[in-house]
Parts: sequence; C-alpha cells; structure tokens
Amino acid sequence: MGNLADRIEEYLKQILEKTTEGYIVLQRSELAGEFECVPSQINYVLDTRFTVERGYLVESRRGGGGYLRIIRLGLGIEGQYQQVMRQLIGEHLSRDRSNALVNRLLDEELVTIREAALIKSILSGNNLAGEFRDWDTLRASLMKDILTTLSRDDLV
Amino acid sequence: MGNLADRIEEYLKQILEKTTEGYIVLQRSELAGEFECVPSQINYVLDTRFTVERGYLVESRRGGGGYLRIIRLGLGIEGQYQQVMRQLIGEHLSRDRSNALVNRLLDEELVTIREAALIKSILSGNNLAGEFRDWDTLRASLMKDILTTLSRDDLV
DNA sequence: AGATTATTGACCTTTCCTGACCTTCTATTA
DNA sequence: TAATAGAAGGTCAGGAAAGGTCAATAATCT
Repeated sequence: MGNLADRIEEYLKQILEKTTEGYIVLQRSELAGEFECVPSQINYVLDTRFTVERGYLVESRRGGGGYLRIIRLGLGIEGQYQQVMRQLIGEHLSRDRSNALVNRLLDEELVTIREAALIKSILSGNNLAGEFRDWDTLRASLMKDILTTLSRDDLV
Repeated sequence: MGNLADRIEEYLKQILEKTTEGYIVLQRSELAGEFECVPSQINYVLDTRFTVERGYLVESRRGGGGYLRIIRLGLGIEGQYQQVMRQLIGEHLSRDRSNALVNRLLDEELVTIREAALIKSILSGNNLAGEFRDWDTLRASLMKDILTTLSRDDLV
C-alpha cells in the first residue's frame, strides 16, 4: 500500500477528483521527477491503474511539448454504461441486439436521436458484408468503445 | 499546448477568425520575427496545421514583394459540404486524415463535441488492427455513411 | 518456493525546432 | 536590354525534446 506505484496512483486520483474539467494534463518526465523515479514507471501506473475498466482514459502526445491527459469516466445514469459494457465483454453482438441496445440508450436519454442514428449507421455494417469475417465480434468491440466515449467526463 | 508551433497556429487562426475576407496575407520573415524564431518554423506550422483536410489552403509567392496567403475553406451552404467532404475522403482514409476531417466538422459546428468524439473513437480505434486487411477503405466507407446520416432531415 | 507485482534501464518513435543552402521574383544598372 | 544584386519564400537534414516499449531484475505475496 505504500509502494511507489500506489503513491503515484493516489496522487493522480486526488487531483483528478478535485478538477471540474473531468481531466488532467501532465508531463511524464516532470511527474517522474517529483517521485524520483524512472519515467517508464509512470507508464506502469497508467497501464495498470488508469484503465477503462477502472474508469479512466489516457491520451498522450510525443515530441516537444508532449503531454499525458488522463480523463475520468463517469457512471452515466446509475452506471448504465458500465452495466451494459460488462455484458459485452468477450461477446459477439448481432445487428439486432446492437440496435435494441441503442434504442434502450435512447429511451433512457443517454444518447440523442442523432447519436443513436450515427451509431446504428455504423454498426449496421452494410458496407462490409462479406469483407469482414467476424463482424459480430467487431460490433461488440466497437460498442464498448462507444460506451466508453459516451461516459467521458470531459464531454459534459 | 504551450510550444511554439501551437502558439503560432493559435495566433494565425485568431486573425483568420476576425477577418471577413476569408483569408489573410502575411510575410514569413516578419511573422518569424514576432515569434523570435527561424523562418522555416513558419513553414513547419503551415505544413502541419494548415492542410486541406483541416480546411485551409496556403498560397505564396517568392522574391521581392513576396507573401503568404492563408485561405480558410468554407464547407459551403445547403448540403454542399457533403460533396466537398466526400471528395476529400476518396476511397481510402487514414486515421490521421479522418481525425482531421472530424475536427473540421466540429469547427464548422456540423457536429457536437460528443458526436465528434464518438466518430473518432470508432474510426481511430485500434480495435481491428491486423484483423481487417484494408482498414483505410473501410474507414472511408464508414465516414461516408456517417456524413449521410448527419444530413438526414429527420434528425433535426 | 513459485507466482505475481513492481522497478529499472536501454532503446525506439513521434514531434518540434534550427540552420545551411536553394529557387523565384523584382529592381537596378552598365 | 542583359546581367546582376537583393529580397522574398522553399527544402531538407540533423538534433533536441517529449512520450512508448520491452525485457531483465527485484520485491512481495501465497
């Protein structure tokens, strides 16, 4: 509980809590400097503690002026996103089921009409009939990405 | 967001916003002077930030009385953006280009932030790396579907 | 002891910035 | 009028400044 990774995790979560933006931006090397560790230790913490499953999204940019951005994922209304997401893990999602799912999100006002139409048009996948062999698996995977995006705290 | 290239980009976009002509004219060396950098840095900014995908055109002239002209490309009115966009998409669409195009839609307020994030998460997902042979073609096809959906009259 | 988790360091990729050198255009001048 | 000097902008390669990856080792847990 007192190891380095845990302390860095704690520190980051603390400032993430405080922010109203829903995200924080930082420099990897700088943070590593504060904790007097090697920079890749920061990646270890991000990879193991700030995953989608745990409610975070990490974006980054290299080169001069590079940065790390950690985004908080909210629960949506009563944790709907996560609930649906758990059901999707490792699953195949048929076109019918995905449509039903999107309709439910629409009912619960978690997405707008336009968003729903967008998602459907993509997941219906008329484009790739034949081209892609396991479209149902792809659909499940895309659905997870969609739900993750919808729950981003920095988009409200 | 604090590096030189970003600041120059910001500055140029700001004066482009203000102008009513839809373009600005400037001297490379003069601008370089203002930002206290080498002139070729200006080219770097123009090459990486003011591309066609991002909605800009750059013209220039050398020699005495030379200049740079940055033109903001509007997407036109009344559904004309559809045509322009489709042209830009073509048959293959890389991840970087698709992100640029979505940002453009956002700039033009044709999509919301959430919609933009949604589209990006789907089109730039690492999901299918490897699985699908021609992801760039699929991306182009999906992007066109998305445009069609966005212009549906029944979704206003 | 064996398995899992943490830590480090060497090496890689991306993005940015600079400077040396190149090309084009205008103006002047022999 | 032809040559040329000067005033733009263009190109490209190299170095610097980020962050990313991976495998080897150390520490901790069961």
